[in-house]
Amino acid sequence: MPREPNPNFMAGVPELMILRLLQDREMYGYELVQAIKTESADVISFGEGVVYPVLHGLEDDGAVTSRRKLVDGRSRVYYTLTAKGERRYRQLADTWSSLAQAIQSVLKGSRYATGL
Amino acid sequence: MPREPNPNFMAGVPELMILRLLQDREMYGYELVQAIKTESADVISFGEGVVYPVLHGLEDDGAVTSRRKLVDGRSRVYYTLTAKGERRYRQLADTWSSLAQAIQSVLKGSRYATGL
DNA sequence: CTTGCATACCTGCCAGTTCGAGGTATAATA
DNA sequence: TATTATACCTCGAACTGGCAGGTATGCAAG
Repeated sequence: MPREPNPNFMAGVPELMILRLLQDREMYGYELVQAIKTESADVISFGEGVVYPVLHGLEDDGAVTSRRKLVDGRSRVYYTLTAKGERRYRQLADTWSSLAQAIQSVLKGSRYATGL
Repeated sequence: MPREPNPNFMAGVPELMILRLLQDREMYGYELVQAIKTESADVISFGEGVVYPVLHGLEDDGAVTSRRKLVDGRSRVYYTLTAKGERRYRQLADTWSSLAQAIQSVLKGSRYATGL
């Protein structure tokens, strides 16, 4: 039988975090790049080369919608989470949670406990 | 200025788990494949195509040593953690911990809290 | 005024990881 | 004798994420 794959392993974290941030309010790409950096206390930093393609992919899948807005003479593309995107977020969050716990359960017996 | 990279993002989890298991006792490849599956309650499953290359890489780097042992007429290659491997484990565990916490901190405000 | 920096968007290619599929061999079991 | 479980291994595909680069505007400093 074909081996059941891990959920593509730790991949999809950028997507997960972007969906999470869009849950609160509509945001634009450049803003997301900085928000991820800030909210993770500078531990995680996804470049624009990561964020924009994810955004476009999400839009193609109908997980977000976009609209162009002019703010202070600047053109921005704001993204809004759809119901589908909400479901997708839950699914990814579950996967992440499950995975993190599994890793934790293997790590926990360690002599070197990080106490996450 | 050159962007400071994430620790290669979530990569290195197989290595992390293998090092962790070798902390307790010497083990052989096939055993590790099953131990990861079992100890993670079947959530994570790395194929042999993942485990063996990691083991070889660790040996090349001096993080583990190997010795061939005959058990019940079966030839097995047992791997033992070295001091260098121990240090490497701590480093990876720290990275993982830091990363997981950072993700958690972004996720925690969510309406859909998984309560990891 | 023009140089530089921050904002804001985008794409393409490269490098690193993981996965699956395949290959070999022996021992035990049916 | 055939299949399953043990035990080792490697290759190439696929997918990520990362970086470098490219465009354009507004604002501030020189």
